[in-house]
Amino acid sequence: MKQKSKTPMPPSLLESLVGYNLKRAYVIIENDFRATLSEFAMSPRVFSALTLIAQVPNLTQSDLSRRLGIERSGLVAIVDELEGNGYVRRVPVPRDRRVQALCPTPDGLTLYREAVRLVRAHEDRVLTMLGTEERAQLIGLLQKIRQCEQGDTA
Amino acid sequence: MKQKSKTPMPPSLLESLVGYNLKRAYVIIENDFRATLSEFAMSPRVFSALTLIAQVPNLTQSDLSRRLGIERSGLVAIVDELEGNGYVRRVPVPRDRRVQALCPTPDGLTLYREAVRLVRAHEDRVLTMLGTEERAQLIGLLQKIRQCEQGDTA
DNA sequence: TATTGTTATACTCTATAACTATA
DNA sequence: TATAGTTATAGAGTATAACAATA
Repeated sequence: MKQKSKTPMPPSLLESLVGYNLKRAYVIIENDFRATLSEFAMSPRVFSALTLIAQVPNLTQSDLSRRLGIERSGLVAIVDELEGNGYVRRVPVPRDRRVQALCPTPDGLTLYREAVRLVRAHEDRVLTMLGTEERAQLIGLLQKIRQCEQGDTA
Repeated sequence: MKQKSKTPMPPSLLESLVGYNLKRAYVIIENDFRATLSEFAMSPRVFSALTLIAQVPNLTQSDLSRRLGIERSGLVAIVDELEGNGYVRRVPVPRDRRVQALCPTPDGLTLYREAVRLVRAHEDRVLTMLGTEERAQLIGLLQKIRQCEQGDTA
């Protein structure tokens, strides 16, 4: 049961790859995120969707899928879940009868505000080892990587 | 078909979250990684496994699962794939007959060296907008996040 | 009892393709 | 023709639980 003290931790090639470090760091944060929002049974992607629906008026599903960088088909289940729990409504748009605007309900806005509080606390918890400046630096570097993806920024 | 120039890109809460930026950046890099290694039909996790098998002599599956941060059960398919393609062998260990050491074949080492070349080129390509210093900075920040995970470092 | 490798199983996330109703 | 929403489907990736062989 002894910790193997033999191998002096060879700095594997993996440790020098941004992709590998990105993945491992994200897994840690994702797990804590899920634990944090487990009381609401809300996954990261549902939280992201609710956030944009709460912030952007008259968002459509196509808008949302572009902003989140996922396919329209994948959004159906997400919106179904939010609508099924009474947090979002699909509202017909007179101008274009193909489209349905996504509108938060009062319950949805309440949930959103509470979830944001928890998520902010979660980030503080899981990023304790980074100072305020370092967190801003990290976000800046990640957004530079994201810039190579065209307009679907939000 | 006009680009909606109306919404002046509201800086959504999402953009201020490390977790969200991490995820979006990882998706970009992962996609390019897969495209890069598509000629070898090698997924990121298989590349990671092959890397450690090539670098660490007499690695066992339990060792490997700890280093990669995944379950032992999940490793079976990965090693099956590598062994099925002739890149890795499961070698019985006389000391402990429960254990099988994972040994790269000559073909496995050749593939590994070629894959490393491609992966290095891939990282250069997908991180063009980051200077050498910034890349090191990014890796440093990500590893700080990873430090809260105990010993399964490699 | 504990550990190694393994199987069976299920769940999440995501993508592709095809359909419908509108435009 | 093209777009919005939808369905069906399939494929990764991962986790849990249980098992046999071995320690």
